[in-house]
Amino acid sequence: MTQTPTPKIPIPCEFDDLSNCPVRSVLDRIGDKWSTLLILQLQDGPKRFGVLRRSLPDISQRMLTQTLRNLQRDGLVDRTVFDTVPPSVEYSLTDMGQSLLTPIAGLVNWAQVNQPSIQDSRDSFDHAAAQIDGARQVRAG
Amino acid sequence: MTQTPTPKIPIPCEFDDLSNCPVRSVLDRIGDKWSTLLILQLQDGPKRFGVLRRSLPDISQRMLTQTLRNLQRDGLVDRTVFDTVPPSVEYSLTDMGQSLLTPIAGLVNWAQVNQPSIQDSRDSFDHAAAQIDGARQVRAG
DNA sequence: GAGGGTGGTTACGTCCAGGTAACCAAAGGC
DNA sequence: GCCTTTGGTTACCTGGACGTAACCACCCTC
Repeated sequence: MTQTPTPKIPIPCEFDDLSNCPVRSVLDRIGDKWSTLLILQLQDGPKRFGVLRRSLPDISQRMLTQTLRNLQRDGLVDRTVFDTVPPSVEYSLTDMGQSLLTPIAGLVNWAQVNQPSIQDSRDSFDHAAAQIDGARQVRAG
Repeated sequence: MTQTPTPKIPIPCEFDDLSNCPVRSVLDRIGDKWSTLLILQLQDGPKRFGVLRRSLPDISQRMLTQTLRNLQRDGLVDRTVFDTVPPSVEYSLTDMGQSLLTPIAGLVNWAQVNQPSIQDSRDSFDHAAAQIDGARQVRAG
C-alpha cells in the first residue's frame, strides 16, 4: 500500500566527487533565490531587463544581473543587446531553458498540491516540540 | 519552432509575500545541500541513522540530524525509535515523501540529459569571457 | 573502570549568497 | 548645465548555512 509507485531513481552521483555532480549543479541553480522565478517570468516570451526588474520588485539590480548571467552561462537564457540609445537588452529562454519548464512545472504542481499537508505537519511538529520544551522547563525549574 | 511546448505555469506566488510562498519553501528544501540526497537514499526502504551516515560519507553528524529533522517536520520522513539498547532509530519516507520522488525524478532526469549541453555552454561562456578579459588587459596595459 | 557502539546536542568558527548603495557611460529633454 | 533612463559594475556588510569538535546518556564487553 505504501510501496513506492515510482521506478527507482539511480543515485545521481558518486559521493567521492559530489562537488562536480551534474545533478547538484542543477539543484543549486533551481534552489537559489531568483533563478526559478526568472525562468517562470520568461516562459511566455522575451522580456527586457527593466521589465524583469519591475516584475520582481524585491530583487536587487545586482542579483538580477548576476542571476541572469548564470542562466546565460548555463545556456538556459539568451541575452540580446539592441543597439539603441540608451541600449536595451532583451532576455529569453533558450530551447534548453524551455525544456526545463517541464520538470519545474512538476515541482511547482507538487508544491501547490502538498502545501496544506506540509503546513499542517509543520504546525503539529512545532506544537509537539513546544510541549516537550515546556516539560523540560518544568523539570529544570 | 521555439514556441513553448509546455502549458503555462502560473507564477506560484504573489511577490508581496514571497517569504511564505509555498513553492519557495519546497525549493528551499530541495535546494539545500543534503535533503534530496537523503530522500533518494530512503527511496527503497527505511534506513537507520548510522546506515545513512555511512552511505553519505561527507555529511556531518550535525547536518544529518538537522536535515532529517527538517524533513520530518515537513512530513516527508517518519522517525521511529526502537526501544532497544542502545536505542536504534529508523527513518523512512512518508507517503507524501514518496510522492515527491516523482517530480525529483523529473529534475534528476532533466539534469542528466542536459548536463553535457550545460557543460559546453559554460565552457564557451567562460572562454568568451576570458577573451574579453584578455582584450581589456591589452587596452589597459 | 576503560573503551565501544547507539543517536544525538551544543559551542564555535568560517564562508558565501545576497542586500545596499554608490558609481559608470551615453544621449535626450528642458 | 542638470536631470532622466537605459543596463549595468563595484565595494562593503550581514545573516545564515554548513563544518568541526567536544560532550552527553545508556549499556555492553573486556
